[in-house]
Amino acid sequence: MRLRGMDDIADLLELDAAGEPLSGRIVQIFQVACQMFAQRGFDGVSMRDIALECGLSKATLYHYFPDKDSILRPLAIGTTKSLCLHVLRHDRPDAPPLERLRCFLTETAKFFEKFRWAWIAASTVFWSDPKIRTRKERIAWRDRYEQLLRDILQAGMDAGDLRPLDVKLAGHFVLGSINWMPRWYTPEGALCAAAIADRFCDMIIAGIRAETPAIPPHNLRR
Amino acid sequence: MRLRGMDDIADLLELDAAGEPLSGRIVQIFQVACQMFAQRGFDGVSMRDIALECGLSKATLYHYFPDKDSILRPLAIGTTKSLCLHVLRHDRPDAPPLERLRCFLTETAKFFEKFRWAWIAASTVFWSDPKIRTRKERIAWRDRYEQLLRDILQAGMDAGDLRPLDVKLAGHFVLGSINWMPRWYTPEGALCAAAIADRFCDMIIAGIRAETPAIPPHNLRR
DNA sequence: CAAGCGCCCGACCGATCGGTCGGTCTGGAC
DNA sequence: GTCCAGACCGACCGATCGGTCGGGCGCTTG
Repeated sequence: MRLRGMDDIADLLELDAAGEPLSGRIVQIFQVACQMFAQRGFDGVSMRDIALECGLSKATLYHYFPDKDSILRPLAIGTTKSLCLHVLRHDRPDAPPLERLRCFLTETAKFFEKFRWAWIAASTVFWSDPKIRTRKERIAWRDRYEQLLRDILQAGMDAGDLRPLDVKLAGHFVLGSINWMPRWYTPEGALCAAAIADRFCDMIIAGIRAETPAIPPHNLRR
Repeated sequence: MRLRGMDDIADLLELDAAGEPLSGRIVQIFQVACQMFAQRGFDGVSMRDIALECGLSKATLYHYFPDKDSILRPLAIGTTKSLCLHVLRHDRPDAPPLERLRCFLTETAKFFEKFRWAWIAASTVFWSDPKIRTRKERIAWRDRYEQLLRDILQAGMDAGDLRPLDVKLAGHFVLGSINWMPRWYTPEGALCAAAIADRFCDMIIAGIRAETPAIPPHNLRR
């Protein structure tokens, strides 16, 4: 197993949820496939490639997975679902909306950093192949994730913390900044993902204009 | 030729630049391939598919293009290059930086709207297959495009219109919002792409916070 | 010992891929 | 009429795709 930078994918996929012994091979195959899908796309990676990278024969690969989609599906669904649950778990609906917004962004960034390859693989695959392959369940989780953001923005408007906004449009705006991160982020950079999300949140809330009084940063951060 | 929503791709690819007669077939093939690549990814579309959609045989397709990459390459490079040139053409370096920023965003959105399929195809292909396939030239144009944005932001800081920023980080932030648009935008929506970019620019400059005095919108717009 | 089982493999399958080849048809130049 | 070039096609190629099959190795259980 010669891949790095991939944290416990078993957690992501909830493989140990059923209490099974959790074969190391399965985890390894998921890890390998995940990174390869992220780097070369689903159609750009053959089962031979995955088997070779795992040090297995293709036939053995099929001993663990009935077909290729069985590797992709848990990755795609699991990533989206886990992100949504992760963010929901950290959200405190009674907290100040601006604080909730910051939490939403930083937790999204942390999740992305932890499961970087899975995230990239999931989003790459999602847009390049809009066929059946699972869409419905993924979209449901994605919608719930986006709805949380819109709820937070709406709460901010209701509380008077945010000026009147088109919530959907503002939501797309906020998500765009954070969703684009995987395209340019490298772990070697000076800032970690959460720190970047923090800066982004500053810019989202207060803008980048000079006349805008700078926010005293620390009364907003956790 | 039964595709719609695709404006003159010949312009995008500068096919008529050399004054050639410009075979209609070539334009048609580019159009068809472009939309199919955008919707199903490069590897998800076979030469048979393209030929069928064009009402041609595969052999005839190869009469016009020596290989599959010869269809993709002009699309990928041409889109990136044209976007960069388009934005550069509309930029007025002596204008107020905030106005330049708005122009940068709206012109990018207009370009995206006009060449929607080409844009989606180019970006989809770019990230799903990081192999040789052209990267260098595309990246050069992309870098130049991003550099213009950073120059504008720097000019804004120098002029005192923007507060001190990490230019690269702010650039990623701005680009994220606009680059994410193709993922959710549909021409059927209430707002055109340029109008959306305009709203995004408001949020980028002034933020979404209520305490921020709302910008009188029309003294910033062209 | 034998039986059973998880793990693993080489060899193979039909389908499809990108790409090639020889040849047909048509319309204009001469 | 002859010739030629460009548009077009059916048939085919080797390679590779996702997936299958029968069997071998090694360990536990009786």
